[in-house]
Amino acid sequence: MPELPEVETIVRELRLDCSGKTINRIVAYNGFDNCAVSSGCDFADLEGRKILDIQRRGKFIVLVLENNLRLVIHLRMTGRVMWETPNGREKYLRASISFTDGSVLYFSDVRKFGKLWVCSVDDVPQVTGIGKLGPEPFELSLERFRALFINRKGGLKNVLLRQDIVAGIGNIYADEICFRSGIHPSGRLEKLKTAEINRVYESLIYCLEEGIKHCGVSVSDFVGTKGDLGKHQNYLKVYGRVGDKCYSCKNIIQKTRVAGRGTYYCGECQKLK
DNA sequence: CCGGGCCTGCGG
DNA sequence: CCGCAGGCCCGG
Repeated sequence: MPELPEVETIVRELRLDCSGKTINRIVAYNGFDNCAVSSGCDFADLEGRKILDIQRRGKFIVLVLENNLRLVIHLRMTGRVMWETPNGREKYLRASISFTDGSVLYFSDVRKFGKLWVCSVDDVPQVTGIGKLGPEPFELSLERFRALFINRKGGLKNVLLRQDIVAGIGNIYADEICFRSGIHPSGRLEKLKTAEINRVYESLIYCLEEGIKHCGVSVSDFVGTKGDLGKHQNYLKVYGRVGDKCYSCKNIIQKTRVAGRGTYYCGECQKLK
């Protein structure tokens, strides 16, 4: 389940390997129809266009092309962007982008939640939903974060998962942020003190930065563009650790359901408020 | 704020 | 065979 650090890992790899390449052709496979092409645009419009830059917005990958065109990718749960399709996974191939130098970038997805969009730069916010995203965590000052979180009602994890408040956090990092903050995932925002909100901000930045530093979490499906695994699963404090001892207090990590998702926490370090 | 839908693989 | 995995969207 790619979240901000996993998507950032992909984007950094593509920026090194993909910038300057010229698209030859884009092909959809296996009845893949989860492509949204805005009116006046076509896959064929991308042919012959050079890739000028690769950007990330929340969990979206944005390929910046000539002629103000954009190819936007969201991996959702199991989407992958890779230079090779591993043997046995051909049936999950959804699209390919071939370049004039002969290289091919593949989009594969076991489930069919992942999505591609083709549109002009002006249509990106509306067509892809990027326009509904809240600020990027790394462009968010403490002051602005406090303005977003202070006087807001709701459970901490619920709010962290909302892409329209802060972009890029998913289930794994939400649990890790709650743990580092020392707050129960269901802890009410309206009961947090100033120091605790500050702690959430610090934890948010820290957990995402660490995830990027370790090239993402590979617990289920995530791999980089060359098939390499992330390493951050080895550094998680609570996610996936039900029944194991808390590294901080030695009590047993609990699992429950919050916001409809599996939620891991330490009942000792994260008291409910 | 919750739950169902979109999908498929996997483990109990 | 059923429930879980959890990205986002939508309706209630």
